[in-house]
Amino acid sequence: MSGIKKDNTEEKILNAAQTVFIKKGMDGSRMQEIADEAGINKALLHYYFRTKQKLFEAIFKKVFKHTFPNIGEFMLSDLPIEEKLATFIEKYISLLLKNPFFPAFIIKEISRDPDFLATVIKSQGVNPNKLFEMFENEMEAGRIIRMDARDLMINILALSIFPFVAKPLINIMFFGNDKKTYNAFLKKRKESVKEFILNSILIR
Amino acid sequence: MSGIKKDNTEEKILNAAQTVFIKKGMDGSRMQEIADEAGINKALLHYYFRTKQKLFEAIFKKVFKHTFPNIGEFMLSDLPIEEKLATFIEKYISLLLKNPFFPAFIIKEISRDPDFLATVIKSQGVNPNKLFEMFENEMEAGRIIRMDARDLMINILALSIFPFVAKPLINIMFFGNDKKTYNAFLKKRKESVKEFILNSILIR
DNA sequence: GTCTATATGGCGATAGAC
DNA sequence: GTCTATCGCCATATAGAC
Repeated sequence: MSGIKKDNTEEKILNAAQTVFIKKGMDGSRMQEIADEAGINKALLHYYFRTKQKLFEAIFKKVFKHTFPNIGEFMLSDLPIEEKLATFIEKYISLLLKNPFFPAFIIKEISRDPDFLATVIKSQGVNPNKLFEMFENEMEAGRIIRMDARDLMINILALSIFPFVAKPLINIMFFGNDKKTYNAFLKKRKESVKEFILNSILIR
Repeated sequence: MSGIKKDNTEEKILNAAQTVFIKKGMDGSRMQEIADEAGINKALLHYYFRTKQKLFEAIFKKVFKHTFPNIGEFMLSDLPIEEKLATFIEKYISLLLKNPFFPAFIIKEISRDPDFLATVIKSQGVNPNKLFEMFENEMEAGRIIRMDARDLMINILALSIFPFVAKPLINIMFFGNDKKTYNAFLKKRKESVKEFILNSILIR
């Protein structure tokens, strides 16, 4: 989120919409609630964004970019593979700890409107092929075990994201609904996920 | 319910409600749509289930039981740990392959009504403590590496469930939106997830 | 740009005939 | 049990004053 405080109405609306949409999703949110959260009235929402759908799409794109940031930069760098993975997992889980509700929000909405999802992904310019090539080179060089690169990438994402996606469920089942304990646990996971993955794939 | 001369209207409603609720969630579903799907009229829905909320709860409980079945039976058996894990992962991913939309449905709704979620979990009699004890015994015996048993359990669930939860996203990003390819990939994952986990934790 | 008031349609739920 | 008709409310969106 931007640290700069802009007092203009559009930004107040965007912040309010993000708060409400993330909590209740597109279908569960009400324009009145967003207006209240922003401290304005409903008509003004429509003045700025015309429809609920357009307002929602603005929020979705913004949140999507945060939840799936561009990881190409250092994942395609010259660092050794264990450092690349360690850095990515640490940075990524830290990012999710700052925005713990982003993943569930994205998951909630991706099945609602697949066409829109496809548009967003394309506008992001996501191209995982280079990532797969990088993994395959590491396998070829005998530094990690041979496996489907897509499996590996999905495993990394799953281990990082799932605990946030299933947060309320896991919190009740495994942590007696104590949020502080669960948050401490998630912080520790930065280490444990890294070890779990490297244990599995690294050839030493 | 009454076993033999089953009035099948109730069943038609439940099937229709499951279809619609799983696709659109509680907020996105309309009673009219469920009635159409069941080939009856709205009034009859209310005659059988009184409110949308009650109908939804019936579906949620049913789907929840399928998505998180009782795994205590053979996970607490006398089999060696690698067989327990292998069997669980294989059975669980097979189950999800038969019901690929169940996980996303559960995830979508768990944050909407946490109190109801807590009720459902309690009514399931879920008690993971014995599972954690089992894992800790295996660590004590030196058969698997030492780690937080909750991390291990979450990792197993994450690797199995996440590819189904994020299905539309992964399908577009990694598989060119070709559903057949992705389904074949998910079948293979039964093996690859098993290997990934055992590689990581097994002491040989 | 921002407000109040209102149009317009849709939804969950019920009444009441059969 | 099943239907048609309708109620009462609430949601998105717009009109129009300031």
